[in-house]
Amino acid sequence: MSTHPPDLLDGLNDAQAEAVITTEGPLLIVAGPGSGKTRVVTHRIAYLVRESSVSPYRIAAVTFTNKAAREMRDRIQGLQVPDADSVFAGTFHAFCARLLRRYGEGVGLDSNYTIYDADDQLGLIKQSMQLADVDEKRNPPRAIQGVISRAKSLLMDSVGLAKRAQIEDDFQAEIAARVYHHYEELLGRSNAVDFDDLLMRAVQLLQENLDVREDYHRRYHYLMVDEFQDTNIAQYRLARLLTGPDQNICVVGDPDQSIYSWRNADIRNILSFQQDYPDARTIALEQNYRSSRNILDTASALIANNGMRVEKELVTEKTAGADVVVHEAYSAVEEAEFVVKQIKDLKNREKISLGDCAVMYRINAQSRILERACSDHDLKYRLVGGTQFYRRREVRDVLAFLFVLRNPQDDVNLERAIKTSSRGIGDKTLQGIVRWSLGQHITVLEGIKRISLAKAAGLPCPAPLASRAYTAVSRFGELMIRMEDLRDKLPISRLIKVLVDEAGLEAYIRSVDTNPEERMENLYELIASAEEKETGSPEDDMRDFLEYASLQSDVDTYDDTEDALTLITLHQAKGLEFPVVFIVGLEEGLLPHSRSMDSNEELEEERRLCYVGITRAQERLYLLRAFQRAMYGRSSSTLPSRFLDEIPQKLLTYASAPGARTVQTVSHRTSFDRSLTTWDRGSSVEEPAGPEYVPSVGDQVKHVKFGQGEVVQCERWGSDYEVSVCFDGGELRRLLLSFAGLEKVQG
DNA sequence: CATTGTAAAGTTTTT
DNA sequence: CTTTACAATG
Repeated sequence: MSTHPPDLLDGLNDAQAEAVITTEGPLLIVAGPGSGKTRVVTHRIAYLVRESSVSPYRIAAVTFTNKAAREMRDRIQGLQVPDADSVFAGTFHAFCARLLRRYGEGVGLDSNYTIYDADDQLGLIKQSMQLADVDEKRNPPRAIQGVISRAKSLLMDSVGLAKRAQIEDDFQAEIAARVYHHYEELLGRSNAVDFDDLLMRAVQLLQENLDVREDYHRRYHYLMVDEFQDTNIAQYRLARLLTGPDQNICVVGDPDQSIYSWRNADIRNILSFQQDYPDARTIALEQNYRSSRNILDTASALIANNGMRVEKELVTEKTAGADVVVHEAYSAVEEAEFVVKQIKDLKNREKISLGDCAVMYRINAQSRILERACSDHDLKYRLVGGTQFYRRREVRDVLAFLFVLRNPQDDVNLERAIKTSSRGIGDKTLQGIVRWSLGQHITVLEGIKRISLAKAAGLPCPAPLASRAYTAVSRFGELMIRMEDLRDKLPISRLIKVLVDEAGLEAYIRSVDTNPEERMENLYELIASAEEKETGSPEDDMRDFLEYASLQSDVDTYDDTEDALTLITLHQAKGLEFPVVFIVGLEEGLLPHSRSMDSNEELEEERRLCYVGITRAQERLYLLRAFQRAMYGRSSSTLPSRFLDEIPQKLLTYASAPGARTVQTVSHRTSFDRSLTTWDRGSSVEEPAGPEYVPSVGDQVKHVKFGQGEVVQCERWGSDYEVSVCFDGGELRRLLLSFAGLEKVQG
């Protein structure tokens, strides 16, 4: 420990310093991107501990994502806060999970409860729909799931939703309420909660139970909420309930970076805060320390197009910096190639390393092509997110057993465990057991165990089962009995090993799967990540590990030590910064996403998302789009994103792809210019300015670059045509007529 | 019951 | 293109 700790106010401007030292009473910090928001929060925590002698144990900093929480923990530690580990820094969900683990009985939850993820949730909702006699064809389960989730985020139970549906005459909500009712029951029977429940039931508990609430008030004296613009009603209520008599609550947010309304986040919480805490100080941080002026101007110009917005000016003392580069590639593949080439160039010409660069995209599916380009050109990359580790099939299968071992009521995971590998227990047998167990007033697992005990004693099957099923079920029961016996004896990693072995998972994976090596690798990684968290008590370790696996979508194995390019979704990029940022796929339908284009609210959120991406860049920003993009394997032409139009042209430079085929650069240039100036995006009806020449199969055509060839296929594409041409050189190409500049050759 | 095949459907973003 | 759903078969 240093004897000369860094002055915690060093390097802060007046507004930041004020935010740090205003430690008493409610505080609202509205902070633009790059204004040192996290810095303020972490310094504030450090200030509280080091200067105001607040015990770190009394401070809770809640964030929205695990990544933000980890970042916060790391930075507090870096500020030489004594006993920094005692500060709670975690997500709302993690906070609630702990609260319920401890006090859950108050709302009818056994402390071994299971947390169901979105897939489990959907499965239960489908079951509930059957019980409620709701037709899945007419009512998509996902839609019902959405309605229920929204209700929960507004702290409404099924009765509340039913009432509201009636008042508002909302037919869909009425149906959802019926499903919701059964869903609640199924969750309760399984001693399980979903993500929304974590929040809702924690609120319920704190609201109804004064003792618990006061307990928390005694425990936490200072509460900080990061990314406040992304909180939903339940989270906001929770924050209010946790605020003790001193009202030491500090929230930090930026309305322009609100990108989670689809998860029911509600920006209005910022307004509510000012109403609920009339004494709150409000501090605005508008100075940007991150981006060059060109980048900042680009961001400001874009976000200015949002109607629902409190205007805020971003200031910087930085110089204009490099131009923002716009490039239209021909296809997604060439878009990726362009990125890779640029990065290689930057690496050679400037002093920029791979780790300084990030590629951001709207949807995870876009990462594949980028990954491909990276590995083709030997660029090291780090994929953030992607298919989340703890949700991989083989991993979930193993976890299913563990969940059941911990919570014997967890029928969802029990069913999953049974179905992993063929054990001769099908739907019919399972249904028989479930019904019989229900009749006996025992859990399904207990039923299975009794069946296997009966078998071992040579008795006839107590449940109505065929003899083959009897054997199969009892074998599974024996397995579970053996595993239960080991549950508290073996360290969790050993337990998983034994489980993989005894449950025949390896054999199953090797016999069935197309890529068994990768699957097994994942299982080894699971074991390793369990081992990492072992402390000595198998019981506690299991609890912690399962909680971790439920709430953490990915393993924290990215090491920043390795110099690698970051591939990341725009959502996940929030809170990060990079010297060089590429945003790919700036196309209508992708960014903004087609599913967010029918309402203005959603569209503005897309714009904010783009804004978040742009403001991640420190020195260089590249905005890319592909003229042709494949969706579901089918390739089609795209329109440039309206967001590109919204940026003043004087801030942008159009790049031609280094090394790209000339013809494509030329063709994209024309298409781009045209689309920017004359295409009317207000209506989807394209102008009949289509090609004058209507091609047909067998035609001889000529192309500027590829020469002469024969049309072998021709399809209408809106007002355009997609033609496949077999050129005389033997090359087969698919081209869009209006951009390929094909000419018919008489012959 | 499980395996195999074919058909259809679907992909926003995260806890 | 990839994953899931469902039907038919052994």
